[in-house]
Amino acid sequence: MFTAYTDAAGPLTRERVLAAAGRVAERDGLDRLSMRTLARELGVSPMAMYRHVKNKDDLLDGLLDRLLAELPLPPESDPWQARLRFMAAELRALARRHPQLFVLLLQRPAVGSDAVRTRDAVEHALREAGIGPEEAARLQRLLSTVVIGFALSEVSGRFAGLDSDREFDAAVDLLLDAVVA
Amino acid sequence: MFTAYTDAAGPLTRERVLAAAGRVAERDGLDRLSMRTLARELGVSPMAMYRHVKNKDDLLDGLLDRLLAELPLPPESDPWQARLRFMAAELRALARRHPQLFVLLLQRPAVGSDAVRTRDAVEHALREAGIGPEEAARLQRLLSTVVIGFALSEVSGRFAGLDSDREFDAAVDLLLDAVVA
DNA sequence: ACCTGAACACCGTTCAAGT
DNA sequence: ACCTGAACACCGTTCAAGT
Repeated sequence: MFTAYTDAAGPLTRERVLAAAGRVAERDGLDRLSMRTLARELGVSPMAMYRHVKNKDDLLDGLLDRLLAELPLPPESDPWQARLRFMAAELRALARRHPQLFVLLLQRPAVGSDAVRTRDAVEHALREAGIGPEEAARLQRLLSTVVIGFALSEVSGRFAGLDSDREFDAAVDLLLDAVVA
Repeated sequence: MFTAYTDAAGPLTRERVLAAAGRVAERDGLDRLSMRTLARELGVSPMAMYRHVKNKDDLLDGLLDRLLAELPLPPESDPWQARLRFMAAELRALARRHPQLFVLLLQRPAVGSDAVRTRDAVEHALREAGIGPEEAARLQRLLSTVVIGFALSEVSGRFAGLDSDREFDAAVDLLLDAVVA
C-alpha cells in the first residue's frame, strides 16, 4: 500500500537524480541536501545513485550546470547596454527562482558550456562598448561577482530588512555608469 | 608519555576554544572544522566546549567577530579617498591572512560591534565625499559585497589562474572612480 | 564546577552480494 | 545490468553520570 517512492517513474537516470536534487535543495535548503535524503526522495538506496553521479561533488557540479542552462541570453540585435541590463535582470531572476542553488555559483568554479556562453555574452557586449579585451574580461568578472555577491547576500540574510530589488538596481546602475565612463 | 593534548594551557575558555577553531579552520579548511575535530585539537571531549559556546552556530559567529576585530581602521586625518583605499587594502589583507574564515563574511550576517565599526567608517568616508545618507549606505554595501565577493571567489577557485592582486586593484579603482563621478 | 561516556540521529562512500 | 545491505569512519547534540 505504502512505499517510500516519491518519484518512481521508470529507471534512474542522471537527469532524474539532478532534478530531484534541485527539488530537495530548494525545498529543504542546500545544506540539507545529502546523498541519503536524495535517495529517500527518489525512493532508492543511496548507492543506486552512484551509477549516475561519481560522488557528491559531481552531483553539485551537475546542479550548477543545470542552473546556468536555464539562463536566457539577450537578443543579439539589442544595443550593448540593453543586453547587459537584460543579463543582470535574468541573473537576478534566476537567483530568485533558485536561491539555494544559486549559492553554488560562488562556491565552485562554473566550467560547463553554459557558463562559458554566459561569460562570452557579457564580454561581447563590453567589447561593443569600446572596451579592450583584457579590460572587458576583468569587467565581466567584476559584474558577475557583484551580481552573484548580491544574490548570495540576500539568500544568506546579510541584507536582512532591506529592499533587495532597490539594492540590486542601484548596484547595476552604478556599475553600468562606471562602464560607460 | 603521550596524550592527545595539543593545547593544554590551563582551563578551557571561550577565547581558547575560538583560537583553536580559527587554527583548525585555516590549517585544515573551514569545512573540516567540526566540534569533534576541534575537541581533539583542544585535547578535550566535544561536550566540554558546550560550556563556552552554545552550539556550532555560536562558534562560527564568534569566529566572525574575532576576524573583524582584527581589521584596522584608517587614520581619521586622512582624506576620504585614502581612507576607502586603506580599508579595501586591509580587507584584502585580512582575506589573505584568513582565507578560510573570510568566507564566513558572505555566509552569515556580521552583527558584532566590530562589524558596525567597519561599516560606519566606510559610510563616514562616503558622506565626506558629498554622498547622501541613503546612497552612502547603499554604496557601502556595494563596496563590501565586491570586496568580499572577490576574496571569496579567490578562495573558492572561481578566479583560478588569474592574477588576483590585479583583479582586486582594478575592481577597487573602477568602483572608486564610480563613487567620484 | 567542570568534564566525560554513552547514546541518538545523522553524514559520504566502499565493497561484496543479490536479482 | 541494476540495485541493495552491511559496514566504516565520520557528524552535532543531549543526557545522565563522574570527580
